Amino acid sequence: MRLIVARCEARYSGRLETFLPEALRLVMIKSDGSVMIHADTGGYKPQNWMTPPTTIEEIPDRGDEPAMIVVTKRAGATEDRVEIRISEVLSDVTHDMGEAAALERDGVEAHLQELLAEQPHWCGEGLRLVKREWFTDIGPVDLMCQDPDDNWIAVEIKRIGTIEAVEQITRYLERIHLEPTMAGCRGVLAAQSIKPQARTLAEGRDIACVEVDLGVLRGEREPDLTLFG
Amino acid sequence: MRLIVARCEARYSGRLETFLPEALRLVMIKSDGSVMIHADTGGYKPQNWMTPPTTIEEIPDRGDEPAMIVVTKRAGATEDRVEIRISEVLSDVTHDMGEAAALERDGVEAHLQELLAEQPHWCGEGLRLVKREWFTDIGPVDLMCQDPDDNWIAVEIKRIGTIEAVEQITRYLERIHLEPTMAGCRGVLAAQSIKPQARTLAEGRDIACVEVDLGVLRGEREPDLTLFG
DNA sequence: ACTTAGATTTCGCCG
DNA sequence: CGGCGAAGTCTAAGT
Repeated sequence: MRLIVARCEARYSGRLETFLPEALRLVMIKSDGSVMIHADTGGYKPQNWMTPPTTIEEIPDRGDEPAMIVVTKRAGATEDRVEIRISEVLSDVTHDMGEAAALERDGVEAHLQELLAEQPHWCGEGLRLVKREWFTDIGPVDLMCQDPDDNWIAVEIKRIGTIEAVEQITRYLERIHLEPTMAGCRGVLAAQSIKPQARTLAEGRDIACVEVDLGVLRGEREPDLTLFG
Repeated sequence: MRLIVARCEARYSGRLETFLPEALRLVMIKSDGSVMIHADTGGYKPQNWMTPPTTIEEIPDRGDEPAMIVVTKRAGATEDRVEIRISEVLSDVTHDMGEAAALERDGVEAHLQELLAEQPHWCGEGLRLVKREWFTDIGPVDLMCQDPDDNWIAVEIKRIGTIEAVEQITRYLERIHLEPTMAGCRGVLAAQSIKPQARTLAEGRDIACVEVDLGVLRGEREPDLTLFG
């Protein structure tokens, strides 16, 4: 990894055009070809960047100092390009970091889906799982279940239930209802939290909303019974 | 900006839980409180991070070397936390960068909307603009136009036309059609590029699709007439 | 403070 | 390689 602290300006052209006026910034060049230009504020996001695979060309102006770094990438029919014009280098160091281990994650939507597949009753009383990832021609329904009276229930699982999630399950239900044996299939949106507007839209379409708690699903926490107290 | 190249491991807990096994990485701490942990590969995205406003606590183990950096942030009811355990410091430098100028952008969706508002005929032959940001009770339609026969045309503008864009204009049209004088209002999706599936969905709903070119809208480029050649 | 919508979204999976 | 959906999305703007 190469870290250059320099006074520079930058131009990007590709999906749009941007210009970054001259200032002191960090230019980070990773060994995989990633290039990022960070200011000292603005958190998280670089002001300019290019993701691999890139071609990096360094054009010295005089001596051994870089005067310009040009990063390019073929992007379909067009070319993405970042030109970094460097007027003053305060620091330019390279570190060999070797391989870094990957991030281990816990608590994403996939986990929610696994837990609800094991305990579908949280999505509706007496529900039993028929199939995970039930395929329609426009994509898979997360859980397909049946209730004690053998009625079909399609469950869409999200970490956060938004209007988009309601639109998604609505599209699935449209397709499912074309199948005569499943014309009565109803929908459930299950999420850790459901936005008020999404809930309103869902209920207007007769789609049930269920908020589920990861801790409860894992048996680490008691269900909140205060509503019935 | 402080740049620490160190062998470290990191744990995040907040919206989910993650663990980053020990490896050589760059820890970047910006003056606004942003903290990022970058590996030498993986482009753009840090393996762990925290955006401002943060509280940063440095816990030395022995001497002046940092043994642990704890970054916390209040996030609603809960707390976000990143713990960086540092076993070896290869480099630890701080640069005063002052203020960096902001990025100037050109070619985002807003520009497309301005240009099409000035030249609505690109959205359909003979169209004239009646109102930008025509409000419905579920949000604003980008352009409301009329054709030479005074038929209403609602235009949704996107940089990239996706299925979601078609869903959006469909929702608007549902609302607009409730108004008796506009029951015949038709929809147009205008975008720099339109995904094939979005086009299919749109045409099935009688929503027209128009691909527009920024250069042409600005008069910098000739319209592509090869289709008619 | 909260919500909504755009983003050079990025990223990963699956066809 | 393109398409689609998730993301600790992030970020800026509006209310």
